[in-house]
Amino acid sequence: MNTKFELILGLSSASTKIFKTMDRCLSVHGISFSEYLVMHELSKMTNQSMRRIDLAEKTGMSASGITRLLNPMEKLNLVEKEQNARDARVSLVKLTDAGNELFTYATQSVLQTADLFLEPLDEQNLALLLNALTKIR
Amino acid sequence: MNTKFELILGLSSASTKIFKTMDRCLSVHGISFSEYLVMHELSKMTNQSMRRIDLAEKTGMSASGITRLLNPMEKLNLVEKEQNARDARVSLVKLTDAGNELFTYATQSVLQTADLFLEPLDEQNLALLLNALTKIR
DNA sequence: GCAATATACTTGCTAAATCAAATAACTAGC
DNA sequence: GCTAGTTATTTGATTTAGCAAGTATATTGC
Repeated sequence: MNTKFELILGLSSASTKIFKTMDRCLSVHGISFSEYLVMHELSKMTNQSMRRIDLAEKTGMSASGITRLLNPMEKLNLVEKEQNARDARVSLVKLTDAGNELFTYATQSVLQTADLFLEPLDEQNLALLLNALTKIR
Repeated sequence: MNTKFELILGLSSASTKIFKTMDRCLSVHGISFSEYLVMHELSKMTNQSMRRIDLAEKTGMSASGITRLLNPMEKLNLVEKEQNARDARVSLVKLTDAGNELFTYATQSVLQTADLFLEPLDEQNLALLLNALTKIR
């Protein structure tokens, strides 16, 4: 059959599995994979803070989705709000120390699970796959 | 950084985009990508019918998710229920003629969109990617 | 400097999917 | 052939997401 067609179906099925597996592996830390992805974006920033709208853009979620996802995380003290001096509309999100610590442990679990999940692929295949993925926008 | 880690994040981000793009492309046919995937599974069967639980297993959805997804499709006469003579618990799902027709048109849209989405990849990359994906269970 | 427009975020409503429990029907062991 | 356990499906309650509308603040054009 058509390679591209199968590829699309394959990608969607693979990522369904990834989300499930990661959610399960992260549940011991009390967070979901979506929450992990948000923390990951924050952790990449030098000051570990970011505008909500950029977070939405980076993760592919909607602005309201980000608001609702962050609310409980804020109550758990994983992230905190910061004002932007230049623009009062903006409320920056920042990883707290607790958030950072949890993120570190969570990342270990994610790495372990990623290892297991991608075990069937050798180094060469991994590199090819990653290279191919980065080409897709 | 860790290749496997980046690969997992890349796959999840790619498939988020795939789902959104496909949902948009299929909306002109009045179905979602999930519904398309269900029809695709049905279309692969020689008699185009299948138990709901196998449909759940194949698509990675829950049994209740399948029930709820199929209800409106049944009302639209895209699928129909069939009894299983051997086992009264089972209610088989079957593509109707209308369902089949819609699936054919929908597939054209999916193919077109898949083409566009995977345009940056050459034949060789496509084959490698597909090969790598089939190795992941 | 102020009206019109654009941007960042939140909130109400809705849709889609899940889990757990309920129901109904089958299968095995005795 | 009956009891206990398993399997297929549906339903109730909940979660997670989105869109559209609302609010507050910034920016632009004049």
